[in-house]
This record gives sequence, C-alpha cells and structure tokens, in this order.
Amino acid sequence: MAGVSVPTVSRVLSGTTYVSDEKRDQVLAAVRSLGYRPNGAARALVTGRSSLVSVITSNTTLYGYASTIRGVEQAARASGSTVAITVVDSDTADGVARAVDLALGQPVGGVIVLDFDSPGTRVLTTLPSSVPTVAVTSATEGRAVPSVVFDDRRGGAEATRFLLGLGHRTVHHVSAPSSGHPSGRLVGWRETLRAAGARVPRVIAADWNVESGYAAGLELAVRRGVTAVLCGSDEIAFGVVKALQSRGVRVPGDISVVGFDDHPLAAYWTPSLTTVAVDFDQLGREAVALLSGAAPSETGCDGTRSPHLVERGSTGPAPG
Amino acid sequence: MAGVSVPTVSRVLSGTTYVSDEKRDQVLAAVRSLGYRPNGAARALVTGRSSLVSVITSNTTLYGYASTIRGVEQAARASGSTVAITVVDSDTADGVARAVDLALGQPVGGVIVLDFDSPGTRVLTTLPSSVPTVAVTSATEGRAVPSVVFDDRRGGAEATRFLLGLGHRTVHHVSAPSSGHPSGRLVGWRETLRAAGARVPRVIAADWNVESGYAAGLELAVRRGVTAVLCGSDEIAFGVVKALQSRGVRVPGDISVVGFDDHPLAAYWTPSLTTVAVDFDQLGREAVALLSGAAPSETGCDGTRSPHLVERGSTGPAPG
DNA sequence: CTGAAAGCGCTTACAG
DNA sequence: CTGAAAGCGCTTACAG
Repeated sequence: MAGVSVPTVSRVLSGTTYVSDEKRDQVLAAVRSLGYRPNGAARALVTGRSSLVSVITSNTTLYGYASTIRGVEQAARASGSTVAITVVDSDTADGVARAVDLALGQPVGGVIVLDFDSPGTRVLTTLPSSVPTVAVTSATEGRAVPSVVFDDRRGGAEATRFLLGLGHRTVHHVSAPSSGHPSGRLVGWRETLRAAGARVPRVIAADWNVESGYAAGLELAVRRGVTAVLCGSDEIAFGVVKALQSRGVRVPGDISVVGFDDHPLAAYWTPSLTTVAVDFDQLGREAVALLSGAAPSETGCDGTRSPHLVERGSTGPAPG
Repeated sequence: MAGVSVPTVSRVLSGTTYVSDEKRDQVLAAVRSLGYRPNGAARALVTGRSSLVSVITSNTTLYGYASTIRGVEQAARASGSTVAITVVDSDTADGVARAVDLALGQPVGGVIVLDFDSPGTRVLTTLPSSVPTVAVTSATEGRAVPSVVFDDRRGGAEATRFLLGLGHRTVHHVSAPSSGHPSGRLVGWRETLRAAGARVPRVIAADWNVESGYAAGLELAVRRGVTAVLCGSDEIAFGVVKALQSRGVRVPGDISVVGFDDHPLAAYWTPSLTTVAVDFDQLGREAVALLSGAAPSETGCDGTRSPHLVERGSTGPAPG
C-alpha cells in the first residue's frame, strides 16, 4: 500500500535507519489507515529479545505484593515493557516447576521474583540461569541473582527499640511468613531484645491475612505480661488490635501494637496504627531498573530502601 | 541429541500425533537433560495463537480490581495461559491509545478490560475488533463486546431498601468513580429512594481511596438530617466512618454506614462494616471462560454474580 | 537511502 | 509413524 518493501516499513517503524521523508510519510500513512501493528511474536523471534517482563509471586492482592507489582508495572510501562504475572501457589517442587514453566512459556525478556516467602525462594533456585532474573527480597545473604534488598532487620530493630524506649520490659512478636529462614523482621526484633537484656518471648506465627492476626491477638490477650507487640505485617496488626479490643484490652493503654509495611488503611485504623513503612513501589521500580542493566547502586540511594518507623496512635508508654 | 527430526520433537511435545514409544522416550530424555523449552515467540508466530491474556485496567491495588485480576489469573493458570497487566492511567485519547499499544505490542491471545471506570470504557472503544475481547462491567447497556456483568444497581437498591427498612427517612450517597454515566450503585440507590417517596439528597463524589472517603465523611458530619449513608466502595466507607467518629458522631448510633464490595477488612473495622458483597474473583474467572469461548450463560448462574447485602455492625435503627 | 535474501524456531500439511 | 519442505512476520546484514 505504501509502495515500499517490507524492510523499509521495518526501518520506519523502528527508526534505526534513515528513510527518505517521502517514503516515510507514505509508510506512516499506510500504517495509520491500515491500523497496522507489528506482530510481537515475529519481532521477538527474530530479535531474540522481548519486552515482556514476568513477575513471579505467591500473591497478588496483599499490600506489599500488590504495591511492588504496581511499581514494576509503572517502571515497565515507562520503558515500553509489558508485565506478566505468574502466581506460585505452593512451595512444592511441582508447584514451583509449574509456575516457572508457565512464566517461561511466554517469550519473556526477564523475570522478577518476589522473594518474600518460601515459594519465591524456591522459584529462584529453579529458574534456569539463561533467563535474566532479579529478586526483590529482604534476605541479605545467600543471594545468587541480582537483587533489590530492603532492610527488614533494621526495621524490626527500630520498632523494637522504640517500644523498649517507651518503657516496655519486652516486646512480643507475631511473625509473618518468610522466605525460608527467620524473617529479617524477626531477627531484628530478637537481636534488639537480646542486646537490651530483655526476655525474648515465644513467637506466634501468623499468615499474611487479618484472620490469622485476629487469632494471634486472642492468644496474646490471655498471655501474662504482654504490654507491647510487634507484628510482621499491618494486616496481621489489624487483626491483633481487633482481637485485643474484643477482649476488653485497651490499645495502646494496656498493650501497644506496631505493624509493618504502612498499609494505606493504617492511618485510618482505630487506633491509628504505628508501623514500619516500606516503600514497595520503589522496590518494584528498582527491580525493573536492575533488570534493564542499571547497577544496583545507581538505582536509588539506600535511604529510600530502608524501612522507617511511622509513629501513630497504637503505641504508648508501658502501663503501670 | 535424540536422533530425530525437529517435527518429531514438536509432535512429542504437543501430543497431537502418535510417536513411537522408543523415539518419544529419546526425545523426552533429551528435553530433560538439555532443559529444553519451546520458544513461545516462534510458536505464537506459526500458530497465530497465543496463550497470553492481557488485562487492561486503571488500577491494580484497589480491592475490586485486585480481586478480579486474581480471579483472571487463577482461571488463566488453570487453562495454561499467562496473564499480562496493562494499566491505563488516564482517560485521555492519548493515554488510552498508549495503553492499547502496549497491550497489543505483545502477542496476545485475548484481552480482558476492567470496565469499572471511564478509562476502561474508552479502552473498549479503542481496541481493534480483530482481537478477542471481553469486558467486566456493571453497565447493562451499550455493550459492544462480550461482557461479564454484575448487577450493581440491584446491590445499590438492596442496601438502600435495607436502610429505609431500619426507619431512616432517606439515605445519603458517597459515590465512587464510574464508567462514564452514573454508576449502577448510584442508580439503584436513587431509584429506590424515589420509589419509596424519599427525598434524594445531593450526591457526594469521591475517588476510590480512603482519603477521599474521609473528606466526604467530614462533609456529612456537618450536613443536617443525615442518618444513613451508602458508600460506593468499602474503602470510601472506611474513611467516612473514621471521619464521622473523629467529629464525635456515633456509628451506627447517630449515622448508619453501608459500604460496597466486601473488602477483607470490612469485618474487622470498628464498627464492623455492613456492605454489599461482590464476588470479584468469580467475575475474573468468568471473563476468562468467556474469552475461551464459553457461552455467557454457561459460566455460572446469575446468582453468583449478584451482589448481596452482608449485615454487620455499622448499621442500625434510625435514631430518635 | 532502499530492495533482495537469509533466517529466527517453531508447526503443519505432504509424502512415504 | 516420521522426515523434507514450506512458511508464519518480522529484522538484519549485504549489495547497490
């Protein structure tokens, strides 16, 4: 329709080579009137590259996961890439292999693994080294692939120090799932208690959701000597607070509660929730930058990656 | 490595034609030891089909959107498809065109548009008819593409009737964004008030987020004669409740509040939130089924798609 | 600046 | 049951 050869159309569209203004205009006119769109599969096949970035994650709706995915999407969009989502719903060898197969069944240019829990960790070991991979993780050691790291341990330590500073004799912990070994949140909490010579209470393990936080809260309500609780996520903290209140325990009058993540509803909870803020969007954006070859140090100063405490209404001085 | 021709490998892997057990085993062994994975781009190019389903949406983190996407992902995974996410961040012609370009830049087998707001609606009119498309929407009219429809109007009506039944003289409404015209939630509310001969108060328009619900709540706190409020989403309702409480208004003692969606935190709010539950996961799953050719009627009975009222603690009899 | 040729890695008739 | 051949729609040297 434009009266030119196929390669010329390719050159106009890619902008790699100069094409005479006349032919270029003809091509563009034809492209418009035909509604022509290059075939992505053919392009991926011949170039060997793909602008599809696949995110492998165990969950897409919880706050931390969803925010990170949003950050990935934003950065990918800005660079002309599309993002695919593959969910690993179990950490069995079979479930992990299925997820990897599904993700790599598409022509992907790179993979971002949300290594927030054990399925994520196992995906990392299963992925062939031939595909460019970046992990988003709080694990500071044993990383085989380029990673965007956020310092959960420091966040856990900061929150614990804050509570001890309020006069609490010790701090209890309701832990979120983690990637294999104890989470950084837990480690930072434990180290800080030990350094302060405080007793380290038994950890209550919870899932990511409110329900399991509520169950943990019921348990805490009957434990003796609980005056401060650090939770592994805000969703867990919401459940803990609600459960305590349902048992007549005042927050923060009787027990102070700190969350983790800075969920959008944290400031609107009753009482508003003191929490450790993590900039998940930023983590997602950095993961994309890393995948496109930026050196880790260029992608943002460490400051933005460090979780930091946001003090609100759910914490106060130790009672009595 | 297996000593067979390329087509034979193809046949073994696709399972379309019978291959002798001997050669099949050789091929499988070679596939395993080589870690061979078919090239998705080449496959898509030659077959003209693709197992990539693209979801176009204006948001990925708000509850309704995130849940629908999760439903899409689950159903896609079950059928061996992968899902890509493309975000439209504005409803300008340019923003919409960019999103469509991005989505169709990949070899997609089909597109699912979350037509929950005006960007979604505009995407539907921009998408070329050549690509298989399904919309998820609450709009019951003017649909040009196969759609999964949920009856927002009925949900709005049910909630309004419920509040009137509690003795409230009228019900105020804080609306969420909608796809172009008044949302079904709003229409159902208005129709029900009219049918009951109740006054129809001026609508307060809000965004999807808590902050804007909070602002609406502050406004409602100073309006006269407000005893019941229906909100366009739970996130909005959370903000409304919090704002009312911050002004010393008791919920539900002074004002009853109803949300929409049944957010996972609704039951844990203080007071727990009465809301209209929508099964978004199911909508997502049905969208995938529709895309793969199921007739709309086969994909699930209408019952599951109808929003229904969940009564909790934020509603009570009209005061006085 | 532009066209003819080759080739990316598969699948699908077509023979045998 | 299996191989040789053709072709999907592009991009990239290679000539001119």
